[in-house]
Amino acid sequence: MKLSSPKRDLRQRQLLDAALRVFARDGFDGASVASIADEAGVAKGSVYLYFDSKESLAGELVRDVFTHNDAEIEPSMEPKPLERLFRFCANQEARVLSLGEFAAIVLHMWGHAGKRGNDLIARGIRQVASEALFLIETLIERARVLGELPRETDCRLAARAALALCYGLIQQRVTFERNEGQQLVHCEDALRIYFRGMGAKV
Amino acid sequence: MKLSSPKRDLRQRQLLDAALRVFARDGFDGASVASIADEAGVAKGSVYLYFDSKESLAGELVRDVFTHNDAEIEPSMEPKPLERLFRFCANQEARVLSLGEFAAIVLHMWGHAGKRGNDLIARGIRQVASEALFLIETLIERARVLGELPRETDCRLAARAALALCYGLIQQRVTFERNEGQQLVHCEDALRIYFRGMGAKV
Amino acid sequence: MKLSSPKRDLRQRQLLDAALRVFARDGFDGASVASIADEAGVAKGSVYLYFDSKESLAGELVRDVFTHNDAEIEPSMEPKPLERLFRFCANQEARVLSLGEFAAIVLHMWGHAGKRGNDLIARGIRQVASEALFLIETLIERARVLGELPRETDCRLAARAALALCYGLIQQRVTFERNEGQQLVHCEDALRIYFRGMGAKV
Amino acid sequence: MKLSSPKRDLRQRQLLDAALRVFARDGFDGASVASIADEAGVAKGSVYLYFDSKESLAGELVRDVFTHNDAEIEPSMEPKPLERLFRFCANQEARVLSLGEFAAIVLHMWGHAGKRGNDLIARGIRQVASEALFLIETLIERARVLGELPRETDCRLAARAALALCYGLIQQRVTFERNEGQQLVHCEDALRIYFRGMGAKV
DNA sequence: CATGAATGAGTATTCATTCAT
DNA sequence: AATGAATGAATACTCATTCAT
Repeated sequence: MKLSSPKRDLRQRQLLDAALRVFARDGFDGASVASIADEAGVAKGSVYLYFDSKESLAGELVRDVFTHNDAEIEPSMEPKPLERLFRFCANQEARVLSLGEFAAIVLHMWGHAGKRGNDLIARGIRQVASEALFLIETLIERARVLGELPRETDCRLAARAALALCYGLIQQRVTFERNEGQQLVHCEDALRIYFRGMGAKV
Repeated sequence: MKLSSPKRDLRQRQLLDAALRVFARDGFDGASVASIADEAGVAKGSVYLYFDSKESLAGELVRDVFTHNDAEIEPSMEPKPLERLFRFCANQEARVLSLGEFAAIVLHMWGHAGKRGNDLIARGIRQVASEALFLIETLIERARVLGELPRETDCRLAARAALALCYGLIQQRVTFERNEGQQLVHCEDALRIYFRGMGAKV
Repeated sequence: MKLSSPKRDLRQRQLLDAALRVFARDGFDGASVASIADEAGVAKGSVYLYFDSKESLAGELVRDVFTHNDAEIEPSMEPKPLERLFRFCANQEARVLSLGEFAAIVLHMWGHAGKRGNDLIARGIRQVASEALFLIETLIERARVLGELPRETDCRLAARAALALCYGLIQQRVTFERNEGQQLVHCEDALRIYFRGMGAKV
Repeated sequence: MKLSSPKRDLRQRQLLDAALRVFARDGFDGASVASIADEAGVAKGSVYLYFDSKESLAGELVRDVFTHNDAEIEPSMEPKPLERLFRFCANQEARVLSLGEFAAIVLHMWGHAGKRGNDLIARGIRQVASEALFLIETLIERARVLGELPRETDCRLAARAALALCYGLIQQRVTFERNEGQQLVHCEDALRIYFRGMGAKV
């Protein structure tokens, strides 16, 4: 972890962007440091001026990809918690969509999260997912208290299902809709249907 | 691909089982042919008597993992298509659960599906998912025709959401519930809620 | 550390011999595994079939170079301990001389022994020297008891001086007499003079 | 080699001192230019303002370590040549001892002297040793002429043995007595014994 | 069939050296 | 003079694959 400066940060971003592209194309294991350096237009050795190792670079990238909307992760005291929830999930979806043809990186990340190994990638992605789950559960609990959901709602399970729907749709998009301009399921729409099924008026 | 014989098939199965364990533990890239051979109790070179390459072995494994209930994949003329759909998804879930501590393999597979490269793994997993999607859509269409779902239902989108829910829950399980004995969302329950939200009586 | 077999041992010897030549030429750090493999006429990767690492190979080599006369290291109950001592040192000298133009390896080894690092090379060489020192001291002590040396002789110091003379001459040989056919000091002659100076009749 | 000025010389000394410590710790190959610069408290690039290369720095260091008492190296017309010899060797010993925990550097140097390669280190150390040998031989020859040693003394061989004893003791010290407060053989004492063995009254 | 020794291309990482600031 | 970012060659080690036995 080296110190920062305007110039440093710029270079680091260059490298993270290049890494995003290369990791998305080749996967975390398939990508070589050389190819990332190439993609960024710097020499192989220069990568190590900005990151301690390939793994550390990948770890930073994970945070970078999922933390664009960290600011919103606070379960603010908003009067309509379910709307807040929909927005959060839509944001997650939008973030991935914004990666365009490089969205495949999230699948690689989730794949790594399954590794027994406790590398930076796996830990990072698991933490991101945990935080999302916690936020969603909190919001659902609030909705239940406000009477928007039945008393007997199991908030934890509901949160799991909601996140599953969100991530499942993202996964599907990446797996199938790379090229074709097919019609898409929007995360928000699906979630509304789901919560309607639970008894909410949304 | 070599021809088959009772003995061959046995050996192949041994290797596929070993590969499942090793790939689940180390990922497709992290696993070495040597470790698979070790796990199966055969010599390194012997792997190549049964599979053309590491990639081909992995490709076979993909089919093997997801096609245990291929027999059921026919959208038979069953009177209750939604129940059939729930059963299908529950089967997918059960299949993964049956892998126990090796379930992580499905995350690795999905991760690979994102690779630009058209390797056997990616193609295999995409095909499996396509088939599932097609079956689900067919069943939903039937349900719509039978009046179990509103006329205006967009069957394609509904199918996508359903599969997303199913796969998303599987992913979540693998990512989070490795150690903890937490309560689980059952795929079938979540789907019922979802379809209820769409107007079905389930 | 892999198991042995006649063929294995042969190959290992090939590699140790090649390593001796290359290490002698380039030093332990300057030598690359590739060059050793080349010298031995095998592929780079094959080195690792016989040794766990470059360091382990070097460690084996250290033992190999200095352990040719291990059989003699027992301070046998011989009636003339000082003669025994001279023979031991002459053997050490002869062993190094037998390395011919590759004798420089012992200087590299001694150099490594000075490294703070506790690698296999350093530990190996220090152990070898310790054993030699112990043997010499034992023999001198015996000589003192037999009256071949004055009562007040400090055996430990005498042993140190004897080994220093032996090793110092070896070092000198390697440093200077590589090419020229100069006249040489024989270890045994010098030791006789030294012990004569201590009061022995030798 | 750059020209000198008071400021330059100061910086150079700083760097040489730092290099001594780092080389002693890590060996010539194990030490990086960066670590030397760090140790000296200057930037990596600055090293090259004072030395042409890492090798050249190391070469300078060799001279620096062994030439502290160059002033005394003149075989002056002293009446007691053997005492002069003892003093010279004791000085060599003292110089190394004065390096304290960094004395290991001399082993690294001697190690390098064995390299086939004719780098500055090897040449430097060989030259230093040659000069010492020449001085010692001259003194012994004088002693023989003065009747302090038998007529038939082979001065060249005697000189070799003397230097071997001196260097051998230094090597032993570094190899063994790093931690332990063991009793030490003093070079001068050992030399007296040796020359006594040759027939001198010392 | 089965083995495992042999191969050599491929990978992450280090480091001496240069040079623009 | 002094810096430290940038370079790219070099290196230890891994591993899929082949093939002689």
